[in-house]
Amino acid sequence: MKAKTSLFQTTVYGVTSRIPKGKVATYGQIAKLAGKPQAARAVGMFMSKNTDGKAVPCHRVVASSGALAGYGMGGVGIKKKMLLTEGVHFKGVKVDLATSKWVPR
DNA sequence: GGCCTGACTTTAG
DNA sequence: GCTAAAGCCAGGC
Repeated sequence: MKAKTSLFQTTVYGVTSRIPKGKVATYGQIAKLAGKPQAARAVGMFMSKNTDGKAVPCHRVVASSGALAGYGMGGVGIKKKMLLTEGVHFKGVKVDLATSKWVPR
Protein backbone atom coordinates (compact mmCIF):
# COMPACT_ATOMS: atom_id res chain seq x y z
CA MET A 1 0.00 0.00 0.00
CA LYS A 2 1.05 3.48 -0.50
CA ALA A 3 1.00 5.96 2.29
CA LYS A 4 -0.86 9.02 1.05
CA THR A 5 1.03 11.10 3.51
CA SER A 6 1.98 14.40 1.96
CA LEU A 7 5.32 15.98 2.66
CA PHE A 8 3.72 18.56 4.89
CA GLN A 9 1.85 15.96 6.87
CA THR A 10 4.98 13.84 7.25
CA THR A 11 6.88 16.83 8.58
CA VAL A 12 4.10 17.80 10.97
CA TYR A 13 3.83 14.27 12.32
CA GLY A 14 7.59 14.05 12.67
CA VAL A 15 7.80 17.26 14.65
CA THR A 16 4.84 16.31 16.84
CA SER A 17 6.33 12.90 17.61
CA ARG A 18 9.48 14.71 18.70
CA ILE A 19 7.69 16.45 21.55
CA PRO A 20 9.18 15.08 24.81
CA LYS A 21 7.00 13.89 27.67
CA GLY A 22 6.02 16.56 30.15
CA LYS A 23 6.24 19.27 27.50
CA VAL A 24 3.76 20.79 25.10
CA ALA A 25 4.09 22.57 21.77
CA THR A 26 1.80 25.04 20.05
CA TYR A 27 0.28 24.59 16.60
CA GLY A 28 2.17 27.60 15.35
CA GLN A 29 5.42 26.13 16.60
CA ILE A 30 4.84 22.84 14.82
CA ALA A 31 3.75 24.68 11.71
CA LYS A 32 6.94 26.71 11.80
CA LEU A 33 9.11 23.63 12.24
CA ALA A 34 7.19 22.06 9.36
CA GLY A 35 8.18 24.99 7.19
CA LYS A 36 4.85 26.84 7.22
CA PRO A 37 4.63 29.26 10.17
CA GLN A 38 1.18 30.24 8.97
CA ALA A 39 -0.17 26.72 8.57
CA ALA A 40 -1.25 26.30 12.18
CA ARG A 41 -4.79 25.54 11.02
CA ALA A 42 -3.58 22.86 8.65
CA VAL A 43 -1.58 21.35 11.49
CA GLY A 44 -4.68 21.17 13.66
CA MET A 45 -6.56 19.53 10.82
CA PHE A 46 -3.96 16.79 10.54
CA MET A 47 -4.31 16.16 14.24
CA SER A 48 -8.07 15.89 13.94
CA LYS A 49 -7.63 13.46 11.09
CA ASN A 50 -4.82 11.73 12.92
CA THR A 51 -5.65 8.33 14.30
CA ASP A 52 -2.06 7.52 15.24
CA GLY A 53 -2.43 8.69 18.80
CA LYS A 54 0.16 6.08 19.71
CA ALA A 55 2.75 7.39 17.28
CA VAL A 56 1.77 11.05 17.40
CA PRO A 57 1.18 12.63 20.83
CA CYS A 58 -1.37 15.08 19.48
CA HIS A 59 -2.46 15.69 23.08
CA ARG A 60 0.81 17.53 23.61
CA VAL A 61 -0.22 20.13 21.08
CA VAL A 62 -2.03 23.20 22.39
CA ALA A 63 -3.01 26.66 21.18
CA SER A 64 -0.58 29.59 21.29
CA SER A 65 -2.20 30.81 24.51
CA GLY A 66 -1.64 27.44 26.17
CA ALA A 67 -5.36 26.67 26.00
CA LEU A 68 -6.31 23.17 24.90
CA ALA A 69 -7.85 23.39 21.47
CA GLY A 70 -9.49 20.00 21.06
CA TYR A 71 -9.11 16.26 21.09
CA GLY A 72 -10.88 13.79 18.85
CA MET A 73 -10.34 10.91 21.25
CA GLY A 74 -12.52 11.88 24.18
CA GLY A 75 -12.33 15.66 24.41
CA VAL A 76 -10.03 18.24 25.91
CA GLY A 77 -10.88 16.90 29.36
CA ILE A 78 -9.04 13.66 28.61
CA LYS A 79 -6.30 15.63 26.93
CA LYS A 80 -5.76 17.78 30.00
CA LYS A 81 -5.74 14.71 32.19
CA MET A 82 -3.08 13.07 30.03
CA LEU A 83 -0.93 16.17 30.15
CA LEU A 84 -1.26 16.36 33.92
CA THR A 85 -0.29 12.70 34.15
CA GLU A 86 2.81 13.37 32.08
CA GLY A 87 3.84 16.16 34.41
CA VAL A 88 2.67 19.18 32.43
CA HIS A 89 1.83 22.15 34.63
CA PHE A 90 -1.53 23.84 34.23
CA LYS A 91 -2.54 27.42 34.80
CA GLY A 92 -6.23 27.07 35.49
CA VAL A 93 -7.79 25.73 32.29
CA LYS A 94 -4.71 26.46 30.26
CA VAL A 95 -1.24 24.95 30.06
CA ASP A 96 1.51 26.76 31.89
CA LEU A 97 3.72 27.47 28.90
CA ALA A 98 6.13 29.22 31.26
CA THR A 99 7.31 25.84 32.52
CA SER A 100 5.86 23.23 30.20
CA LYS A 101 6.39 24.71 26.75
CA TRP A 102 8.57 22.55 24.51
CA VAL A 103 11.73 24.17 23.23
CA PRO A 104 12.87 22.58 19.91
CA ARG A 105 16.56 22.30 19.31
C1' DG B 1 -11.09 23.65 -10.69
C1' DG B 2 -13.75 26.25 -7.17
C1' DC B 3 -16.06 26.69 -2.63
C1' DC B 4 -16.50 25.44 2.31
C1' DT B 5 -14.84 23.80 6.55
C1' DG B 6 -11.49 23.37 10.49
C1' DA B 7 -8.04 20.94 17.06
C1' DC B 8 -4.99 28.37 14.61
C1' DT B 9 -2.62 33.04 15.02
C1' DT B 10 -2.30 37.89 15.31
C1' DT B 11 -3.91 42.67 15.78
C1' DA B 12 -7.13 46.03 17.32
C1' DG B 13 -10.76 47.85 20.49
C1' DG C 1 -7.79 39.87 30.17
C1' DC C 2 -11.61 39.22 26.77
C1' DT C 3 -14.10 39.71 22.34
C1' DA C 4 -14.28 40.55 17.41
C1' DA C 5 -12.43 40.51 12.77
C1' DA C 6 -9.02 39.32 9.15
C1' DG C 7 -5.48 36.24 7.28
C1' DC C 8 -3.14 31.86 5.89
C1' DC C 9 -2.89 26.61 4.84
C1' DA C 10 -4.48 22.01 3.48
C1' DG C 11 -8.26 18.58 2.85
C1' DG C 12 -12.77 17.19 1.17
C1' DC C 13 -16.81 17.53 -1.98
